[in-house]
Amino acid sequence: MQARLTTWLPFLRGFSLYNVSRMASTRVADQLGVALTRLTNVLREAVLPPGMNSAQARTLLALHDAGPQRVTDLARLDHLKQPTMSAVVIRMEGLGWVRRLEDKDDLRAVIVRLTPAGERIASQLIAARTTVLQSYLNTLSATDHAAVVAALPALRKLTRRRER
Amino acid sequence: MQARLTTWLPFLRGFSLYNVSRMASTRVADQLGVALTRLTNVLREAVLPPGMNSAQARTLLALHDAGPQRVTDLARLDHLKQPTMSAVVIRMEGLGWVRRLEDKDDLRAVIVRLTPAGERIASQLIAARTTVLQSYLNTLSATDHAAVVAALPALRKLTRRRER
DNA sequence: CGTTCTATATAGATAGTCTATATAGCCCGT
DNA sequence: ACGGGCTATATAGACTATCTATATAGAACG
Repeated sequence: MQARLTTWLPFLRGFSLYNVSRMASTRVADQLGVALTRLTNVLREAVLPPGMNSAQARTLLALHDAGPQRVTDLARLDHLKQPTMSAVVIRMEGLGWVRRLEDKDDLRAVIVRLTPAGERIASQLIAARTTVLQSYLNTLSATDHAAVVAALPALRKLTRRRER
Repeated sequence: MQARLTTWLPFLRGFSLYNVSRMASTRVADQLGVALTRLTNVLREAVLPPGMNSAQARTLLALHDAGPQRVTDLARLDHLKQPTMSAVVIRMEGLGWVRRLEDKDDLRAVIVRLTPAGERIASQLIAARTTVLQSYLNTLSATDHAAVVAALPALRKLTRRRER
């Protein structure tokens, strides 16, 4: 209940805010986790076309964002094992979403690249996600909307790749 | 590129901000979508114990949050079909995470309730999610951290249940 | 060259998911 | 109160996803 103080604090007060908010960061992380989980649940089924599963969607988006890649790299990105990603990719090739190309520099490897159809579907996924979120954002008051806008840079930094 | 202006705007300036940010809300929704997707990817495998899949995790959390429920209601919450949720619940009963109890008022129905072991695992899931998010939040500057804190109420409102 | 490492594919097992259907209990009108 | 229709769950069968273990082929390096 003391932790709940965090959300009452005025915005941007320098080091005292820094210290207090860090002390209460368990509560912040917890609330952020709840919100993320709920938003994800909303998006998952609202955005996926029938017949597409989330592993396929993540792979499409990874190829769309980061360009052609090896099977092993896709597997690592998606936290799947290599044989699983092999199967996913072979299946997606059968659906016409990707092509599997040989790597001239390393004949063991397979480069997976989106086909034009795959690009189109990836774009539609992103557009659907944006549309759903937009409709949710539009229900917010101007103040709440502005708070989300103000947090976007921080949320983006939160998801920066980091080394381990 | 004009839309990119949104993130440069000072925080809380009344109606002019309201109008501008609404005009650019596609960009806001898009960026929010990217951030959500990336955070979700980070959380998915960092939080799930090996051997637990995300359907099980969502069901555990639903029971933890909303208490004992019927199979059909769980299926609807999770966007799964009833036979699928039946199988998930039966399997979770075998793992000792839930019990299936008869509903005295409706003998067709089955009430699914977490066991103490199930409660413990749900709590661990939430704690893991919080720990991971906290470690990410701790990498932010005080300003960015405060922006996330300030956006929490809005993010919570975004995920309120709504009628359709 | 030969050994070892790496990238992918295949095999086999288990579990998740769907549609269609069966079974049992509820609800309601006459 | 009884018969028809609705609802909650389970079962069956098919397909897919996922894993581990292993095979195959190429790379890397002494």
